[in-house]
Amino acid sequence: MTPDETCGECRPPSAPRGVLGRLTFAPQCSEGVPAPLCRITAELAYEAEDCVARLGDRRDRLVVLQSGILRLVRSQADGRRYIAGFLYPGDLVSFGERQATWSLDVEAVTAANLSVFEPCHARLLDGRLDGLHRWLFELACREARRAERHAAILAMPTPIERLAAFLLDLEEAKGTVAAERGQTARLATAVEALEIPMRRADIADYLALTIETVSRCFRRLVEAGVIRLPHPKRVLLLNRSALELHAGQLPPPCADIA
Amino acid sequence: MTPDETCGECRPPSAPRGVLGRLTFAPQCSEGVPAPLCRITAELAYEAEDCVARLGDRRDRLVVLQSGILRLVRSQADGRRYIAGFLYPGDLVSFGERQATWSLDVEAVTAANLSVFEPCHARLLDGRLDGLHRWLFELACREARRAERHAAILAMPTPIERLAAFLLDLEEAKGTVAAERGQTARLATAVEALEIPMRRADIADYLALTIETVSRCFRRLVEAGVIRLPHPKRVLLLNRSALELHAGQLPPPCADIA
DNA sequence: GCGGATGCTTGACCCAGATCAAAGCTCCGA
DNA sequence: TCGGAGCTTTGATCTGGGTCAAGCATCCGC
Repeated sequence: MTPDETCGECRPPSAPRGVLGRLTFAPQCSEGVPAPLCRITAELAYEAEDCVARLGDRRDRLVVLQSGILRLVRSQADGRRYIAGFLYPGDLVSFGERQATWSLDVEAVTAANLSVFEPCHARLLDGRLDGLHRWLFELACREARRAERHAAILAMPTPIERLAAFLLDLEEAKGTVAAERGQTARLATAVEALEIPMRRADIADYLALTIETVSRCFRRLVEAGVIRLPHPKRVLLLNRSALELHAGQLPPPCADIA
Repeated sequence: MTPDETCGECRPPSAPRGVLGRLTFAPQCSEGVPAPLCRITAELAYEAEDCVARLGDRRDRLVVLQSGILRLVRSQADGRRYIAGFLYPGDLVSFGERQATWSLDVEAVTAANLSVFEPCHARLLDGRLDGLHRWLFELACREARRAERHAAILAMPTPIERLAAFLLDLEEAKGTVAAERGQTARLATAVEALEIPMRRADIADYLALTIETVSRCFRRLVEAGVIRLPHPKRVLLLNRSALELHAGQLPPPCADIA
């Protein structure tokens, strides 16, 4: 199917086009919605405060918010709540990635209507996206995840949590690189010094703290026996689970796109 | 070109593959890098603290970070600095979108090497991505922008700034919807009540504040004559430029992906 | 090895935002 | 119209992180 085709089951183009129009189409497809997306399998209506999707639910369908407002909620173990964002009419609720699941709850702020474009997208992603296109798409998704995780770190109320999350990210970045180079991926048993390549000012500006607070938090983690700091630019993660406990409110490093 | 093709100018596959391997390829292309990406036009080397790109520079090439660490820096008018993220080996520095420019500065934290895959990608995005693929790609980019903007809001030090940014976002979301429905897009001259559909608790959890602080900030904005609050769920933006001044540290709503 | 520059740490103080508590609205059903 | 539940606002207090200032490592050139 090319963008110009229309499928037999299309709804009148005016209905979905108005909302999809929030997205900036390239000239050649601004005339109408891509054909596969005209095929609306279902329209869902929710009342205010309804739950649209829960953590763990499948999100393998392409879903567009037609009207109303949704919120993306991450409920935390200690009862705290973090709202990753609001969705407004025209926003995409779900990409339709195969085997994806929700990493947070989706709730209706107001009454809302959703359109579900069911089978097309999964087929498209698998069958029509070749390696390069898929690669580009995944890159964009990865950027989204990076930014989402940064937002989650910044939403943490205490500087210790933010620093702990940062250290775990640093370790993960290093681990990925090491694994690629074919180095033996040693596990937590062997505690290895982790290099901190950036200055305190960089860390502070990333975590929205001051360098003094960053420094004090390093000390507090040392005093708690969670890390060792043999040198300002080298850290040993002695107690990884304690660090993860501090950073526990984080979404997983490869969480779904919110 | 299909992913299986190799172009004549390819480097030995081992060199780029190691780094590109951080990305999760689909099975059919995990055997090697997509052919267009084998064609390395340039390799750039930077020293620590070097500037890799400045705000406004073109970013229309596909660039991968091969080694070293970069930081994405947004320098603000008042001298404050906000780091939107760090890039580690294997990360993509630039997507190669046509006519894109940097919305922040990119600096080397450590010595770094970059590979530039020049002409292929722009051609691909324009010529090979049909409407649907482009649409999906743009959706993913939009998610990234949303999350990046959220992170920037959360990085603001004062609650007033965050609330101001939130109100502007709310207005923009409403404006977009109104424009779509074909309503006359009235400008700032006519001050119209903006509905606040979510509760204070939702706003608080989105801005990482308490409901009390959100409430107090509303009052402060009212006392400063910036807004009117005829009703808890309705706001009038009396002085839009003052609001923008408060939220001035924000990246533009449609900023490039960091 | 010395000395200066830079960046890191520590201390003292202060204020902004969290917390706790209570009073006011708004909405909705009776 | 009344009453009550839920949400919002306001007040009083306290704590933690920002700010300012000084001392302390580390690095690097000489």
